Amino acid sequence: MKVSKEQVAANRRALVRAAGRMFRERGIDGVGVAEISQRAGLTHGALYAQFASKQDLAAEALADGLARGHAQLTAAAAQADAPLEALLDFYVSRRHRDDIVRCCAMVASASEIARQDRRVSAELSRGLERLTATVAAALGPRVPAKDRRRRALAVVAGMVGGLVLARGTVKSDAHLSDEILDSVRAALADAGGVRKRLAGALPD
Amino acid sequence: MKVSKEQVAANRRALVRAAGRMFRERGIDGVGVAEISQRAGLTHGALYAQFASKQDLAAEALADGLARGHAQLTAAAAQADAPLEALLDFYVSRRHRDDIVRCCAMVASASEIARQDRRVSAELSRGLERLTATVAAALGPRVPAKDRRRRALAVVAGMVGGLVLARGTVKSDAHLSDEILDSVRAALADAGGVRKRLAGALPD
DNA sequence: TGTACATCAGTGAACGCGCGTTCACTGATGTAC
DNA sequence: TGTACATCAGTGAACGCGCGTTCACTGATGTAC
Repeated sequence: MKVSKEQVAANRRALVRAAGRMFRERGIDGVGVAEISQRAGLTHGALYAQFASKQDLAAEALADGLARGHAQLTAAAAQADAPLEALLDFYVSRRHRDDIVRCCAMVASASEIARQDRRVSAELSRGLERLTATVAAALGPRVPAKDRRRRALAVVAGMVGGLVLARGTVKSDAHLSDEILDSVRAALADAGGVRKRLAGALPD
Repeated sequence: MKVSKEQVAANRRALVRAAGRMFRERGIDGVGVAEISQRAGLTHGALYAQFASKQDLAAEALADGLARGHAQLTAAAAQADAPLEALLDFYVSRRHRDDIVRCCAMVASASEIARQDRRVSAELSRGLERLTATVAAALGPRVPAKDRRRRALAVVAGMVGGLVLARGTVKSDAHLSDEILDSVRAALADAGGVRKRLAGALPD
């Protein structure tokens, strides 16, 4: 049965969202196309009418997840006095670590993305560029413009690595997991304010 | 047919090594017990004589992989004048990024570990403590002893996050991937020498 | 505006295949005498 | 030291199940007249 253009678009969105949630929760290899389709209220045949393959769906689900995550992050840090600190408080947090479904896809799918095809990798690159730009802007005027991108890339690496390790250790050692988050948050906050921090510690 | 104690131990080692390699290369969900056993020169029945489940094998394979990786890292940084720099040159490098099989298991299995059971998580915690201690020692006398562990945890997070992101982006944007490695290496090297670096830039 | 019909998103059965785990059996090892 | 035998690592068939993908078919949509 043919379906209205609006319904087609809505179905596609439902497939992408369901896939994103489930991939983040259980891994790309951990979820089948049948279950994704069912969760979106469709059959797996419908999925193949919209996407060429599971890889194709994975790339679009990653793009969607990264875009949604980035919107939440920027909203959280929008009108903060200290944008870098606000951003880190949002990202490098227990709440983020324990939110299995809405977790940043860079963290939830970190190691799996390297095993997917070029389209999936391309979506990570796009999402990473966007996040890096946001962090670079949040670094603020204390960091010289020419250093901002490099510094932002390092901060993003620390954010992602910190979350990944906190998630991996929390089941066996919740104290270590918390310690990782606290240490990473503190160290990265310094990245935007090394001079300020030292200004108080050293003779000016 | 019963087998000598030495053979039993050798078979177990072969299973653990094969599993480690394959899990790092293709993911834990991406490899079956039949293929692991075959690669170790055995049948899947033999695997179940040694391990209670695939999870059990995964935990031991992770422990083995982390121990081997750590041995390589410490060997590489052993008699260096600047241990932190040597350690970072070894870990945050193109060679490490592109070595699919011998890659650090924290990077290769980063996001998957969070989905395994407590035993797997416990092995990550153990390996992370060991790596953190090594990094803390490499930070050297410039960092006060009381700050060393926190600083080391942040450095490890940056190392792991940098590698994970470099691996995820390299298929679609090799330049960005290289940029991540260079930025992270430079930023983390500073972690052991903020004072030294600023000492040249600021009036002493 | 009303009618005839081509389009194509979605259905559901079917494909071959590999998954993790169990289990009755085998036979060399290693122990007890 | 030599022999009898219990042990148990390893074999390979079998279990039910879900995997990704294909395809002939359906029937409401949306277009052409």
